Amino acid sequence: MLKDGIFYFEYSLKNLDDFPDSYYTNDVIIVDPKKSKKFLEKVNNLRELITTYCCLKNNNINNGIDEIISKIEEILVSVKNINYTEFVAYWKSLDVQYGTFLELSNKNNLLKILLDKFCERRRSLYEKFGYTNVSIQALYDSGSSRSKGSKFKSKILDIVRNILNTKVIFIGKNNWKEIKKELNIKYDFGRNHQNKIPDFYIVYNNHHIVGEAKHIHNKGGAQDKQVGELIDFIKQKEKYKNVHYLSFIDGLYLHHFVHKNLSEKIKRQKKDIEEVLKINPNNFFVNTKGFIKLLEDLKNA
DNA sequence: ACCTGGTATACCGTGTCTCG
DNA sequence: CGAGACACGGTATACCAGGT
Repeated sequence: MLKDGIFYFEYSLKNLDDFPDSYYTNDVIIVDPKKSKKFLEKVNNLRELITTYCCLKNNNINNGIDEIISKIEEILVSVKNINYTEFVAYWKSLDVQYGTFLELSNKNNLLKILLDKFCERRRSLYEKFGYTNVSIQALYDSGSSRSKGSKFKSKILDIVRNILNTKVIFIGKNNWKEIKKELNIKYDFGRNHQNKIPDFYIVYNNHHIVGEAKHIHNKGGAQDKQVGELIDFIKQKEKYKNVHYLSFIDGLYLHHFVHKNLSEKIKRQKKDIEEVLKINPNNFFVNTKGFIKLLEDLKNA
C-alpha cells in the first residue's frame, strides 16, 4: 500500500544511507607503467623541455628557445590528462586555469610568463625532491569527484529493475516534451529554474513518478542551493493524483538532519520539506532506503 | 585582537547531451 | 561526428555575527 510522502521522508531519516557507496567509486589509474606508456613518455618529455627552457633562460641563450616553447605548447594542448602535471597545477597559484589557457588563440605570451615563473619559483625546489608520477595520480584522484555526475544512473537502474522489474526512462531534451505532453502536466519548476528538466521517469501500475536526483555529502553554499532545488521540485502540484514528483537525495547530506543540534539552515530545510509534503502528499523526498521502501510499497499496492 | 561556525558566491574540470 | 551547452559535486574564499 502506497503511503503519503511524509512517511517516506521520515523513513529515510530513520534509515540513513550506508557510506561509502560503491556505485560512486571512480578508481582509475592514469600512470600505469604498462598501459599509460605513451602518456608517461609525454610527461617526461614535457619535464625535459621545461628543464631545457629554464637552462637556456638562465644563461641568456635565445637560440632555439621558440622551438622549445612550441613543443611545450603542443604537448599541453594535445595530451589528455596533462593538466595533472606539476607544471599545470602551479598555474592555479598564478590565477591561470588550464581551461582558460586552452581557449586562448595566442597561447605563446602567457606560456612564456608561466614558464618563467615556474623556473623561478618551483623548478629547483622540485628537483631537490625529485619528480615523481605519484603527484600526477594524486592530483587526478583529488579531483575524481568531478566524474561522479552520471554515476547515479546505474544505481537507480539497478534498484528499479530489482524491485519493479521495469525500465527507468532518463530524461533528456528529446523525450521530455513527449512525456510532459502525455502526462498533461504544467511542470512549474522549469519556469522558475531556467527550463531545467527532470532526471528520470518511472511508470508502474498507472503511477507516474517524475524524479530529480542529487548526490550530496557536505554542507556549503552550493550544496544548500542544490537541496533548495530538490525542495522546490516537490512544491509542484498537478491535477492528476497519480503523477508524483520525487526528489532523491543521495549521499551523506541527510545525516545532517538527525544531529542532536540542528543548524538553523538544516532546521529550515527540514521544516520546509515536511510542510511541502503535507500540502502535496503525493510527492516524495527520499534517500536510497526510502526510495527502495517506496518502490516495494508500490509493487505491493 | 583573534577564533569559530554559518552562509553565500564564484569557480573548477568532467561527462553527457544536443544540434547542426 | 564534432563543437558547444549544460549539469554535476566539490572547493576556495569573502563576509558576518557572536564569543573569548
